This record gives sequence, C-alpha cells and structure tokens, in this order.
Amino acid sequence: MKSGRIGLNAWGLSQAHGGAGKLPCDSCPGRSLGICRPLEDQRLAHLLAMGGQRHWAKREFLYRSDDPVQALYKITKGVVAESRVLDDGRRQIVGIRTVGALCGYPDHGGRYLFSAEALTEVEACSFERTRFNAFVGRHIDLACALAEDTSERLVRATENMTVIGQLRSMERVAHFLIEIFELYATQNAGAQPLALHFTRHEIADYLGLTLETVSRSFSKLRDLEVIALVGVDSVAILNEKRLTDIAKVS
Amino acid sequence: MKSGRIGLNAWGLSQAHGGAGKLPCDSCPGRSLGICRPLEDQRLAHLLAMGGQRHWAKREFLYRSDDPVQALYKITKGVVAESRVLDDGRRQIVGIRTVGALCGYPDHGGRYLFSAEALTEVEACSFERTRFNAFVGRHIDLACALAEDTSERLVRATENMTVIGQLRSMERVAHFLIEIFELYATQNAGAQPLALHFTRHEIADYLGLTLETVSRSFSKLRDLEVIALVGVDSVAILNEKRLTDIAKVS
DNA sequence: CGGGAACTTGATCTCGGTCAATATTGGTGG
DNA sequence: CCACCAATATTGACCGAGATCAAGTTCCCG
Repeated sequence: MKSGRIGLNAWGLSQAHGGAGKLPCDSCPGRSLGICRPLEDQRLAHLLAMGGQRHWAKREFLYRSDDPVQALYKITKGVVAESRVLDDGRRQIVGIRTVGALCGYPDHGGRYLFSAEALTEVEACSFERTRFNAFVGRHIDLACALAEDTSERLVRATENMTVIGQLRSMERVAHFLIEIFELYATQNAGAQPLALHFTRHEIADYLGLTLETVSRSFSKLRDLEVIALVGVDSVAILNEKRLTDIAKVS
Repeated sequence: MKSGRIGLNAWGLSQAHGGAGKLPCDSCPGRSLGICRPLEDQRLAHLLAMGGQRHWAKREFLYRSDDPVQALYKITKGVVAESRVLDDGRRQIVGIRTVGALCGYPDHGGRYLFSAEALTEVEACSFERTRFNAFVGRHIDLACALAEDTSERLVRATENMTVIGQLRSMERVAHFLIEIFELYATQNAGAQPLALHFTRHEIADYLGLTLETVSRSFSKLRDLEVIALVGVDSVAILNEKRLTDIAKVS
C-alpha cells in the first residue's frame, strides 16, 4: 500500500457513477465543514485491521433482506446485485454494486433492507456493524464520505425510476448498457467487448421487463449495428452516439 | 415557538416516511458520533434568521432542473412534486415533498437535478445555498440530520423502483394511496376523506402509467369497495387491509 | 463430446396505451 | 345564488408493446 495521504476515493465511498460525474465537493456539507480531508494511512490501517477479508462464489448471497445486520461489506472484487423480492416471487434489482462500493446499508430496524447476491466471484472487506459505526463516529471524514455515497445512490435510484417509469424496452436496455460500461470502466479501462456478468433474467429484473423482451432488445440493437454480441454475456458498443440517443436519460 | 431543546424532527429532516417508520438512530453514523443531539433554540433562530419565508401559488415552480442552485427550501406549508422531464416531454415525478422536507438537493454541478412544482399553495423557508452549506458545516447535528434524510429518500426511491418495475396498474395506485395517506398523516391526523392534491395526470407521471389507466384503477378500487371517491380529488379508505394487500410492497 | 443452463425466436394473448366521446366539477361572473 | 364554462375526470372502443407460452439453438463446462 502506498504511503502518504489517501483520498476518499481510495475507499470507493465517493466513487463517480455514470456519466454525471462526481458532484462538486462544494455540495457536500462535509466540505464546508473542512472535514473532507483525505484519510491517513494510520486510520486506514486501523479500519482495515477491523475487517476481515471474505469471499463468495458466483450466485452466493452476501446477505438476505430481513436478516439482522451483522456486517457491512466494502467490495474489493466482483459485482453484487442488491434486490427486493415480493411475496409472490417478483424481484426488483435495485442496485448494482461493484469494486469500491459499501454494501449493507441503509438498514431497516437493524435488518438488511435488500438481499445482496454475488453475480461473479466476490471478495469484500467485512466490518462488524457496531464497530464500523463507532469508527465512523470517531472519523468524521469517513462519515462525510458515507453521506456523499448515499447521495449518489439517491441520484442513481431516481434516474432508474425515470428509466423504468418512462422508457420503452429497447431504450431501457440501451440505458443499462451505458450504465454498465461506465460502472465497469475503472476496472476495465474501456476494453471492448465487455463481459456484463448479468444473465438476461437479471437484466430483466433490473429494468422491470421479462428476459424475452431483454433478449429481443439485444437482437434489435445488434440488427441496428449499435452493439455487437460476443458469446452470451459480452457486448461491444459499435455506435456510442446512437446508443446514447436511444437511452434518452443522462 | 416552544422554548427548550428541539429534536431533529422539528426540522423535518428525519421525518418518518411511509409505513417503514424511522430507522433506528443506531444506524445513523452521527449517532455513534454523539452528534445527533437536538438543536438548541439559539441555532434554530440563527438558521431561521438566515432564510426568508417565500410563497408560491399552485402550479408555480420553486425551481427547474438545470437552473443554478441559489437556494434550498424547507417547506412549511403545502405539497411539492419533484420531477425529471425527458426531451420528448415524458415526465417522471421522482418525489413528493411536503411540510418539513428540505428541497433543492442533491444538485448536479451546482444546478438543480429536478424541477419542483407546487401542487398546492406552498410556503417555504429559503436558505441561500452557500450560507446554508456553511451553517451545516458549523453545526454537525444538522449535517447528521441531512444525511439521515438523504438515506430515507434513498429507501423511498428504491421502494418506488420496485413499485414501478414490478406492480400492475391497480397495485401501483393502491401503493400510491397508502403512501399519500401516510405522508399527509402528520398534518391531517388521519381524517377521512383526504384531499390528494394530485391530478390523475400527476399520479400517472409518478407511477409510470397514463391518466386513463389511473382513472380506471380508481374506479376499480371504488367498485371493489376498497375506497370511496369524494369529489374529484378526495379519497376515503373503506378497507385498509384490502388496500394494503393489493399494494404488495411494504 | 455431451448435457444442461441460458439464450433466441416465434406465436399468441393481455394489460395498459391511444384515441375519442361524454360527464363532472369547481371556479367565475352575472 | 345560480348558470355557464373551461378544466379535469370518466368511460368506451380499439390498438400495440411487451408478457406469456412454447420450441429450438447456442454456449459453456466438465
């Protein structure tokens, strides 16, 4: 690990999502607080010492909704889908969390609000809940980073309300592809084609569609020569402008 | 105004939304920080002195998305709808904000992310953005309350993703009614019938439906004797259990 | 290779969208 | 206070995007 001071981004807590880019720090209350200073190695070491590295295989659950919150997880490898399931089995994937993201909050009465399923092999640093909260309490720059992360998740969630509420099936799929490419960009450096790590069924549950409709939308985008399908899980973007136009939302 | 110490709820920043109820303070990082102490009158006075009371007529906009953020507004009267509009005119209402709510954040590069329209006469205390941020910086209990508010908005937004993505039209309308009744409960003390202050078109844009479908769902719920329609904007719940069952989501 | 899971494609159905009349209703002025 | 009118809501008829049902096909992984 590098010596010296480490920015909040090292925690992935203020990781930029989507094309919107990071909100200016000016908008973060902690900024005017003067508390958005970078974490120092000592704190970093302390926090890391608190948590144990854990590992999950593809399709394993990190936790399920309504389970008591024992730990929070900072993902260090892989992709996780957070979802809600209705009594009759309908499922909505409400968030995609990848390297740098902190999973397991907000909670609801001390229980996980969502289920979190590993879409790939996943590794994460686990923090025992009460000790993590206490640590956040003692290090206000972390509290600030957490608040900023929550705010970005809110922006993302409202964007997805618009996608699901207003866009047609092909538009939603186009939006999903752009989101994934941006989300994976940091780890992937923009290489093409890109493995999505989502089955058609999972994409469908994220976009409020059926897997058949998702499949047809992929085929349509392929026929329009906007994307290329490589194998069953990988996609290359052939015409980014067209794709962005189809996706409609920022 | 009462003397003595005033809880965060006096700010409406941690106002309980929906049936889920308030998250336990234990889950708020600020709690373990020991910064969730109530505001004192002096601070309250200071903050209020900073802001001017403003007024909007029904259908006026408090602000529009992409306008530079000049002020944040704490609503003291009325109901506001926050929305996003696509280039082709499709609109998604992404949030309903009423007395106690703070409007105008998060922003996006110093510009409002949503438009905010008054659904009724609205009064709000306006806080100049930079001064508000500075004040939040000096009073960490307020920063904590803000973070908690953001977290609750996130919970609400993910719930709405599920409603829009998974529920059928009548289920969505049932969910909307329950949400409104809970949202207005504090001001209304549960009186029946309740004025929604939403046109069918606005409900449609909130639920990702058309106004005709919303109207048909109302009629269907009326025919099932689950609700009664009073005038054009008021509703009484005749069978709360049925309505909750139909709504499916928490 | 072989088998099973995931994907694609086709046929058909259905819910909600669209288009088009009415019907209410609440606000306004006589 | 009532009559009128514009705005909003309701209802009906029809249409179509996406869901459902049902084969096939591809692809991965052992």
